[in-house]
Amino acid sequence: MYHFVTIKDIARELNVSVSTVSRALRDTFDVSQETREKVLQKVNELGYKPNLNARGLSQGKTHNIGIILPFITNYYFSTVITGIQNTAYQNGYNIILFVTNDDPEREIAIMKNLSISSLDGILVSTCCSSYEHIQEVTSKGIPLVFFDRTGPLKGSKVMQDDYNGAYEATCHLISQGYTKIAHIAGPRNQLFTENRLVGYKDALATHLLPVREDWIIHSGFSQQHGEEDTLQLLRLEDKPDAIFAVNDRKAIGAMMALKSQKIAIGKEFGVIGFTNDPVCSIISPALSTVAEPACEIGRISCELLFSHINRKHFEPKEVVLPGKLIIRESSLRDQKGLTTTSKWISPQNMSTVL
Amino acid sequence: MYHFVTIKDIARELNVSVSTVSRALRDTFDVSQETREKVLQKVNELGYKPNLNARGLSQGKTHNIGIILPFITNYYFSTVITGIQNTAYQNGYNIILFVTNDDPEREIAIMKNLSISSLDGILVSTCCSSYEHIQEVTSKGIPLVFFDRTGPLKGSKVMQDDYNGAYEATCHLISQGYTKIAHIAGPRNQLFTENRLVGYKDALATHLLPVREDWIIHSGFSQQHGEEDTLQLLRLEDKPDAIFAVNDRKAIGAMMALKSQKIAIGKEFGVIGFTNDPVCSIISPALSTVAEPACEIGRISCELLFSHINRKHFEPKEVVLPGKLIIRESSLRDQKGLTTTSKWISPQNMSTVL
DNA sequence: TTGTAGGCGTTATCAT
DNA sequence: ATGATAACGCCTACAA
Repeated sequence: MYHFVTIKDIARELNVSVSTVSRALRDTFDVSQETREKVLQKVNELGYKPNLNARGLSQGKTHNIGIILPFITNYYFSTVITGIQNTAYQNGYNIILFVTNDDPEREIAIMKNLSISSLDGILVSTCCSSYEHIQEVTSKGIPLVFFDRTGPLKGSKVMQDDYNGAYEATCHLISQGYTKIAHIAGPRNQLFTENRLVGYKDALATHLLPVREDWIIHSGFSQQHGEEDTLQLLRLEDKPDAIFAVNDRKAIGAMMALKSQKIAIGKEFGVIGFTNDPVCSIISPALSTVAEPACEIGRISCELLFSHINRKHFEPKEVVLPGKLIIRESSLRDQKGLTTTSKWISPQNMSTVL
Repeated sequence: MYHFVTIKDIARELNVSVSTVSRALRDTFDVSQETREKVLQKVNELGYKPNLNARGLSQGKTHNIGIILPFITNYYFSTVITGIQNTAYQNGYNIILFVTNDDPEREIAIMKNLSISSLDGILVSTCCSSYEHIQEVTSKGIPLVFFDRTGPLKGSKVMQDDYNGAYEATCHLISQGYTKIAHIAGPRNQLFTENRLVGYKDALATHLLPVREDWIIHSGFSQQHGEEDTLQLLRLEDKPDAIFAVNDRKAIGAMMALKSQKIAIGKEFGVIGFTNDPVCSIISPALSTVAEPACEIGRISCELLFSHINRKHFEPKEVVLPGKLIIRESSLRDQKGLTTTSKWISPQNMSTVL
């Protein structure tokens, strides 16, 4: 279609061989200062840009990594990608983005069609509950790191401490005097959802509170789902007096439902979420939550992937990053004179909060 | 490092030539049914995946497009990417993502180092106010489409109707009886910021309201900036009674500032933003705004890029998509009995609203 | 220090 | 219908 300048062009113009140009370009030590300068000058003059595909072909390294994830339109994932992107950029890697729209079939289709030979490694947050399509890829030996939504497959994984985050969130609600705590969870078959559920249950058990199955609702991750789940809870004869939501979006849905029923959030009814989406401090009352280290998760996943890529043998590693309980108005009883912009942090988590 | 199955392997195992395998794989009509089936079976058996780099090299088409944009961590851009991604996926293209962090130097560095020969086309939302680095790329003939943040360079562009959106937003405030309308704008030198500013000014002029320079503040795009700008406005002797913000984040910052000063939003003081971030209907009072067709912008930019890629000669095209005024509580005077979840839409824009 | 030749995985152009 | 062979742009022995 159109012609890009190649090392051949440069070689021809300079009356040298392509290998000389290639060497000059890569700063190998066996080129004369003189030729190197001539080459570099021509490169500028003609606007030469290396063809990474060709380079990848000949070296067996593409300097591309793939990211496969459910969504990018939420705070958590877009922040993770930002973390990945920064690390990749610093290491001279490009990112190829695959969005599954949280559709298992699409994830499988994407991985089936994946040209793994044009990727040096893959980062995956899966929306599937079966893993053959992933195993098929890893079995070829290509480095792969799971983040956030992991699975039972062995391999490197980077995630937040879902269990302890959920445990602490629930304990916090209990400490505020709420005794009838419900959980609006994500879909079943997702490991991190399961971990948060277990953390919630264990916290109740620790405090000798009963675990009631009708106070646990599984549905999707959206605000809409949170709203519906909450309305369902409020229709029960024996209503809960607090909700721990699997994420902030569902927690916000819960708050919307509570507001529509004129229930005083924070006083009559406690709400806490998970993620620390910036919207938490925009909504009124401000939403308590467990902050996830999204950017860190991106960075560490990417670094781990590079370790895999660069070492011959690299043992799979699992990294679990702690969350931070962030207490705001939605779960604080006996609050006095709070304004919307106020932000409370529990003493033990005073350090770095977004 | 590790060996991926190639057509050579398949050819060897089947005792046919590589060209036969290549043909069978591409469903050309000059292969026997029999060989095709044998090949397809081997492909499954060995788990062959084509190497897109190699294919790209030989065809001169990589099936990769690059996206260069300032951020992905906001509603607008992440939604645009989703639109792009869907279109690209349907057309068998992969997306390579470059995030500039709104840093002109980084954008320039990225474009300087871009391996354009391994890209079939580029989508750009620039954060720069000079354009040599872009011109250098387009001068090579590679298809490029600007979206959202465009520039004076000729070429294809896809953007929302910033001027009319701003004009309508301002007119709406005026229609609600606000007469002292300020504008908290983005940084200077950004075309879309400028368009919104002019729309605002023209609306004032149309209604014979004075344009006061001390009621126009230029700063960044963040909530923080919106908060600071607003506090600055509130310190003026002659305070405004309404704000049109260049985007929703700044509008939300404005609301935070107003709340901290105990000013009744919607009654005493009107606020309207631009984007229609979902947070608009989460914040209380709900924020009026101009909805941008983010997903559409992504889809259309991508389609336009493909037209460029596929046709020999394709004339640059500029597409301007209309926004929709969405009226909520933050700009509605004399509201009665509104609840937080309510959503008002002006009659003339009743059609499709998020 | 420089040049030559072969190869990376694939497609395309000829032959056969 | 199938097989050689060259080519895509680059790198890397090996040779000079």
